[in-house]
Amino acid sequence: MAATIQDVAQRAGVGLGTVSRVLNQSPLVSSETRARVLRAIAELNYVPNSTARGLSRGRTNTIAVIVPFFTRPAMMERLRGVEHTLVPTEYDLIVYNVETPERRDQCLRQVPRRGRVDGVLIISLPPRETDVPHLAAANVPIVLLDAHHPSLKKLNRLVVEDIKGGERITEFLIRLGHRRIGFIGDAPESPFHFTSSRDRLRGYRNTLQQAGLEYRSEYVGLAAHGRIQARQSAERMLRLPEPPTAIFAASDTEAMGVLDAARALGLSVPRDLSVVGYDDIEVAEYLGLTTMRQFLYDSGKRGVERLLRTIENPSAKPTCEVLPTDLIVRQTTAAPPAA
Amino acid sequence: MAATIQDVAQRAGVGLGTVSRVLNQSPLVSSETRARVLRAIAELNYVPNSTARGLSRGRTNTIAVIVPFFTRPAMMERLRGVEHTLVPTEYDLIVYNVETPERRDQCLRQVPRRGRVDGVLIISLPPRETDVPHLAAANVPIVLLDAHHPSLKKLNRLVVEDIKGGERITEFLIRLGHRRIGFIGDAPESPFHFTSSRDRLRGYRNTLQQAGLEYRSEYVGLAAHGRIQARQSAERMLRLPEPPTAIFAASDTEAMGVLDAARALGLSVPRDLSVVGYDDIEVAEYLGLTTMRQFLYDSGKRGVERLLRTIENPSAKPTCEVLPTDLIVRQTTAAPPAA
DNA sequence: CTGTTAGCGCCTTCAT
DNA sequence: ATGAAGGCGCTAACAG
Repeated sequence: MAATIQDVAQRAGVGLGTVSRVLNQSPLVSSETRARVLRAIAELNYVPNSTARGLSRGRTNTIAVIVPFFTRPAMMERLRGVEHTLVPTEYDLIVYNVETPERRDQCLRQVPRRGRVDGVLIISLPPRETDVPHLAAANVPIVLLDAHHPSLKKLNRLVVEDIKGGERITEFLIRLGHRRIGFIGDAPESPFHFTSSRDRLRGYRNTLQQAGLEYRSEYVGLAAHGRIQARQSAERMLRLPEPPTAIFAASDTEAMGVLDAARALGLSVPRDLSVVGYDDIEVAEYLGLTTMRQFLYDSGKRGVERLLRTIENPSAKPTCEVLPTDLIVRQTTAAPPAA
Repeated sequence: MAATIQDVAQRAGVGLGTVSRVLNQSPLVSSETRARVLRAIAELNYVPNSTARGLSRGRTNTIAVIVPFFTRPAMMERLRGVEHTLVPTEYDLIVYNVETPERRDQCLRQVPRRGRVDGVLIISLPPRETDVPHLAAANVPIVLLDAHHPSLKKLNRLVVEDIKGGERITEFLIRLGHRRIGFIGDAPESPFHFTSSRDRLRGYRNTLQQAGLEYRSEYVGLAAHGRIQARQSAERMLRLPEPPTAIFAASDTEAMGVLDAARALGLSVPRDLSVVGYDDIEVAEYLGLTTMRQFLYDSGKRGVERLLRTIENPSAKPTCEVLPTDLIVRQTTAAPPAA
């Protein structure tokens, strides 16, 4: 069996309270006693049991992140930000990956309430009406990253301005001279109610309207999220009698599908077709993809920072931070062909 | 404050032992009492505190995975396998990502001994001599996946046959008719002592020798792991007066760099250059890359399965499983140009 | 079947 | 500065 604090105390010839004090850097121990205790600890190869410590202190030194499809590049980059920020702290990270609606519900309801973690970071999973009471009743801090709900104003939130981002991209393409602009994004039927693709589409529509450009449903391709699906949508769109001269994809992954489609159809980018993505995941720079940078790594980092701060100061009033975005113009966009 | 088992007991008018029995599906509760308890639980919105439960039962229902550079595609796919396998179980997953030697040492030494997790899966991090006593003294099961050490035969291991894999790829290229074969892999100076690239290179050398082909150091490009670095190595190699007609990359990521280099130099693949990768990460199929499939997802899955089995039956004797590989021939390999 | 009690390992007063 | 004792919330063994 592993040594306990008792064993250490005995071996050092002190009370177990003293060992605890040494463990917790209390100044109330003579340096002589401390040395003796430390020696006993070393000799016994003692490591404190963190479960017991957690129970006693009422903290677990663990935080949870609930994230959908954590293998997707954008999620990974956020996770990286989360993980890196946690390394220099005392906190361990439990990852709850969500790929089904059941798992989503279970995580959202139970994780914040099991006393298992000191705080929860929820990424890109908008709480549903029925989750609200559970989240509101949580006894640990919660931070919502890229996920909001009107009745949860009491939670810390980091919001992504997707509508505005969609508008800016569309404006950018119009300014380049494009009039026939396609949009490729996620099907809205997802049971997770992701908002990003939907909101970027809204921005697209807003700007079209403002610019007096017709909204054409054949220029909008919505399918399951993925490079392959995006490629298919794009091929269909590009085979239209009057194809778009630019395509705005709701994510870089989907933009890659569009690039694939262009290549398959022998279209040169950006000469024949302009392509814009969203997120600025790692490969985007490598591919020279024009895209809306989201500072994904930073958003994860800020999310945990906010969480840790709230854990340390639970009474602080909730904040709502708007995450920055930045249009990165690279080599996949240009004026439309002379026609 | 959150409700405790006491509150539930009181509200249901029973002893707390009974509540515990209900919680733990004990059959020794009358269905009537059970119903009353369940109602009290629902009314109080009670969720058991898992720290307390863990302390009492001596298990945490958590497993740890220690993995280097978890954002790399191959690691991600293993992690997916791990995560998916854990979902239907009661176990939560703590991820320890390793990106520095210090972190590596700290994780390898402490994680298995803090009573924080019920088992540890170590991926691709070969223990060093100084880690051995710590791992051997662990009080929880440990599974080594793609990481071995001669003195740790008492641990469960899943091994990847990298040398043989390197041999098979090289044989395959020779059989296609190639005589000038390059190798692109990781620099051996990594402080993590990763073995995969090194062993694949060994396999490459073995086969060259057996085939009576000269080993040419200018045909071996080792650099920091990454697509960009691989691309640079490949460009250098392909600009040689007598360039290789085939390149074997130690990973698919590096193979992608080789493909980039070929495109940049105007070489057609596989007409002018054959390229083989290793791992069969998700994009490999999409790119039509010939590669050595590693069943990454499965390896993660098997790793946890072995771990869970050992947790449930600690006395079972350690196993050593050899993971399968499979050469997947796609569209980046062909006979060399007629010369 | 059910209530009671003794820990699980540690932290934190409270005396001393 | 230090030892002793109570308690964190739960499980499991023990009476009944």
